[in-house]
Amino acid sequence: MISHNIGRITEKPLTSVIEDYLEAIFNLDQEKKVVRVKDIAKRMNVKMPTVSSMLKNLNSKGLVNYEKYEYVELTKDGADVGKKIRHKHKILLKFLTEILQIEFKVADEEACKMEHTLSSATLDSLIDFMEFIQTCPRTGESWLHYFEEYRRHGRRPEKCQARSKTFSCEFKSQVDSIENSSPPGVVE
Amino acid sequence: MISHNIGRITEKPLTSVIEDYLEAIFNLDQEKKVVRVKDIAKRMNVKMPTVSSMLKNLNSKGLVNYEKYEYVELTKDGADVGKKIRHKHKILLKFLTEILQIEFKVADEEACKMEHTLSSATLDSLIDFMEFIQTCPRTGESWLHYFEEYRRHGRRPEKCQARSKTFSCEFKSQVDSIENSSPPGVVE
DNA sequence: AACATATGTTTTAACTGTCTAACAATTAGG
DNA sequence: CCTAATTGTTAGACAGTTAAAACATATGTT
Repeated sequence: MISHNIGRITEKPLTSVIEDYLEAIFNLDQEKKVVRVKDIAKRMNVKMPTVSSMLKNLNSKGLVNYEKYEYVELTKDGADVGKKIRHKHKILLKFLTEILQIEFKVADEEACKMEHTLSSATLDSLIDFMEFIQTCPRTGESWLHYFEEYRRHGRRPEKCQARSKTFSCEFKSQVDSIENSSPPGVVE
Repeated sequence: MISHNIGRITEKPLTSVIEDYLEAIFNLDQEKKVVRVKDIAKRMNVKMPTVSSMLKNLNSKGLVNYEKYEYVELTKDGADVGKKIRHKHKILLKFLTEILQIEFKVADEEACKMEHTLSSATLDSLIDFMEFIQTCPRTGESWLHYFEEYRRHGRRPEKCQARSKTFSCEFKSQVDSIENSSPPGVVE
């Protein structure tokens, strides 16, 4: 059945592979003067013919402007997608490294996979959550530090409770300083 | 007789689709007396021929014992994978619903996608993190309750800070009850 | 300009996961 | 026990993503 409405209505969701390419191109675009097939292949761990055929695909979807042997340029649509995915990637990476305290390299790989499965609604929740941890006087930096200890010394909630006094002092001084103004940091 | 160990060395990572089938079969196995092609098709939102060919695939990988027209049974290996994925699913679901406070149905769908990209190491971190929130005297139930408010009233850290006094009170009483069972100490 | 090297494309083919259509086995009811 | 409905399989097709091999273009060097 051939549709007459070529625009919005026909719109199918992009595959995660396509999203990956757009993110890669978006990043390369900011790193280099021009983006070439070779660069994309390297970044995506893929051979050049694969990039060639993907660019044809992206062209047909109006996500890049690409002519044989020329440089690769994202369209507005393509750049929007690339930027959105990169944003998700960064938030996830931050959560994995700063909150869950996972080693950067592992976290980066994981974020790369999760960025496609994370809905925008969940992303918003996650951002709120991280902001809340940072800004809530009950948690913040030192709380995360204790989580780090908790992780290191392996699953011992008793130890955490034994430190209540320390929490108390730190907490009071934190509240004091907050009550004398100082706006919170915001994620991304 | 085909050896398990031949697989070990050649061992390629399973696709996420295969993981999904194993999880589905594992769950069905606990819900019903016997698992049939039709059940799997329904659970996976897929047609029966797709299940047939997948079962052939799973058979060849030693993940199910299946003979035409018979019931489907997981091997030890298959059940292990199914169980592992279901576990990841449950943890993620818990995180999404209880921590990020996402609506069940959405969270369940999201968990379904993320369960394949979550490494075991990250899963462990996530479990630790959730445990820490529950057991640390600084956070726990009430802290999550405040996060809920924070979310509801939309991105307003100022509001959170305005409640510092409340936190302080709650926190103190929590500390007091803990202090009554532990010797006093001096802290920096 | 002529050649060599780097870069890019086309063609062909593989693999995974899905479907529809047609056929086959199993089971349930009269 | 025979037929009808249900369940399952096979065959063939297709969309996506990838790569190897062969070919084409661009770039740089002498």
